[in-house]
Amino acid sequence: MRQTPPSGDNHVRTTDAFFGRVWSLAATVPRGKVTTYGAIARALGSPGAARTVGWAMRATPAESSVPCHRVVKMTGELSPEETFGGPGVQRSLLESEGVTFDAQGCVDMKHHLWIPA
DNA sequence: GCCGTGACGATTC
DNA sequence: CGAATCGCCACGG
Repeated sequence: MRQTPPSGDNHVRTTDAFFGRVWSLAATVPRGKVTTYGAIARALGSPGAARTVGWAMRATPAESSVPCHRVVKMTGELSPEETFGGPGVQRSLLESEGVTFDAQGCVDMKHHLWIPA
């Protein structure tokens, strides 16, 4: 919905449906892959709005079909488990999708990092 | 229209 | 390499 024409025009108002745009883009992340806040913000036309993207994720209602668990930091670090409702919750979801983690407990970005066109 | 806030990012110490 | 700081942008009050 409201999917802006892919004709390479992301100049839409960053305000208004920024949240919705983030959710829509996050929903395009293929299963078994993860993306970063900065990547989404960049795809939206605001490379510096990584924080705002994370904010939208936090505001994402659980009933939403948005796989916010597939969105991680650029470093591969996951979001605060407590924010997800419990420790290891996000990690379990990602593992369930086939995502692997390194000894640091971070997502293997070099193999699962996916950036929206 | 200004201030504060925040699931980030990159740089500096 | 780890911690701390500044900068970024959007939203709420």
